[in-house]
Parts: sequence; C-alpha cells; structure tokens
Amino acid sequence: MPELPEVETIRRGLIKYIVKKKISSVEVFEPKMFIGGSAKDNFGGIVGASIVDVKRYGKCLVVELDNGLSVMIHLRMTGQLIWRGNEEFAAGHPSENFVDELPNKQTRIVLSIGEGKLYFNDQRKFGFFKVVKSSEVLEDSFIKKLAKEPWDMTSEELYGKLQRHAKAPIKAVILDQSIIAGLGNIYADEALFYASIHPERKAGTISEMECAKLLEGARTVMERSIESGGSTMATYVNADGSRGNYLDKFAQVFGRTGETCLRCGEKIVKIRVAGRGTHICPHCQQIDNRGSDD
DNA sequence: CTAGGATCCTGTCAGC
DNA sequence: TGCTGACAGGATCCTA
Repeated sequence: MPELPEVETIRRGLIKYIVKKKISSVEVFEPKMFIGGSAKDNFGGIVGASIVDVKRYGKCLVVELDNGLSVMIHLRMTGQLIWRGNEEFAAGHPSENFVDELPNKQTRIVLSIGEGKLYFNDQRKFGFFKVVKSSEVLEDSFIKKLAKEPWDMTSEELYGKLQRHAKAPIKAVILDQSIIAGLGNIYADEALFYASIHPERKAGTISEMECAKLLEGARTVMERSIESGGSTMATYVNADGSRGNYLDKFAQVFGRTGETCLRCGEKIVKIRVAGRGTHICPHCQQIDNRGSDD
C-alpha cells in the first residue's frame, strides 16, 4: 500500500534515527520474508554492521551498511516500519500497530539497532527484507526494471511509453513501475483526477497535452503528500486515538466515494479498473476512447 | 511483444 | 450469531 510518498517519508525518518547506529541482533518470525540469510549465517552478515545511509528506488528502500552489504526493504501492500528508540517513528500502512505493544501478531522481523528496535509489521506477508551486496543493488530484478520517477521524466518520454501500451486502460499503464515509478492506487486515482482523465481511457487516446497534465498531476499529488509526511505519516501515532485518516487532507477522489467532487459538486463514484478499486468524478473524468481502433 | 487475470496472505466488513 | 464472498494504498507469474 505504501506508495512513493510514504516510502520517502519512511526513508527520511530512518535517516534521522538509525544512521551511524549498529545492528546488534535480528529476529525473524517469518523466514520467507527475510531473503538472503538466516540465523545460521548472521542473517546474511548484517549483524554487527552499522548503517551508513538509507536510499529509495521507487517504492523500495535500501538500507546501506558499512560492510558492503545492503538490506532492500519492500513494504508491498500492508508493510509498516516502526521505530521504537529514544524517540518513536512509524509509517507505512496505517493501523493500530503504530501504537500497539510490539512485537505483536503482525510483526515479521525485528532489528535491534543502537538503543532501539526497528519493527517490520506486515499483515499480509507480501513485503520482504532482502540482503544483497551493495554493489549489486542496481542489478536486482525489481530495481533494474524500474522506470524513472515523475520528476526525472519528460512528458515526451511518458507519451512515447503510452503508445506502446495503447490498448491498455491508462490507469493500468501508470500503475506499471516499469513505465513510471512511484504511483500506486491512491496517487494514480489522484493524478488522473488532476488531469481530468477517465481511468478506463485507452492509453493510446491520451493527447500530448493530457499526458503533460497527467505527469504534472503525478508530481503535484505526490509532492503534496511528501510535504505533509506521506498519507500515513508519523503524526498518526501522536493522534489521540482518533481514527483520523491523513489522506482526507489532500485526497480529492480516493476514499471519497459518495462525497461531492471538490471541483464540480458531482458525487464521487467508485468503479473497478485494472482489477483495482478506482475513484472518479463522473463529470470531470469522462470516457472518450476516440482514436482507439476497436 | 502486450493485455488481462490469478496469485501470494491475513483481516475486516457487508449481506444473508 | 455464524457463515460467505468481496475486497484491500503491490508486484509477479501465467496464459492467450
């Protein structure tokens, strides 16, 4: 679930709390989620190493160590990283885990780092830690396939890619990390609304101008989210138990089914596109597949 | 090559 | 109350 802004929020938090500190022990409750090591080999050799930096490639975090190894972390749908040390920090999929006693039922991996502990919680077990040589991170199959992020990509580049997937719905295309990196279900919906494009439009019918607007939308909605600490950020923890969803502060369509469009007043509708729940304003985002040859 | 659907897994919620 | 199916902020694998 965490998308680029949430992962970036986590990256910034981790930099603050774990860099220069040493990993003193590792606990793995779900072995298949810890790739590249086990208790037998010091968990791939990360025990005893110190953290040098935390990088991010799309939605993947890379914790770089001082011994030539790195730990790749992908949160997938329901992953969370929760730091409990002299200070606390949590981000990822929002849930009670942020304020729970840890470890709990959903805790899969725990790293003891410096004076604190880093908990990896993940309800659905889709996420993972993976130990790799730092020099080989860029060769990892996931990272290798990753496209540029919206800020590094020109509108012409994106337009070119859309032509190669001309018959697929535009939402499916922008969710593909090998086409543009960072968007997930929330920001795809938000970016499409920003550009007034219906998610079922075939990619080949998107004009150059619409493509430019879509790219601008992707940048804008994610920047806005990063500025506020990601849609699931740390202040959720500080909330007084209220089930506040930070998303509400900037989402125009996502999770607003039945509420009124902030642009035109029409009711937001939820449909299904590319197998994903999809939120649109039926007035602002109309289907128009003229130009497709079917 | 692309497009679309199933799949990994647990938990929650709507509807009977 | 208890059961059932749908669905969930992701990515991969398989099939046509």
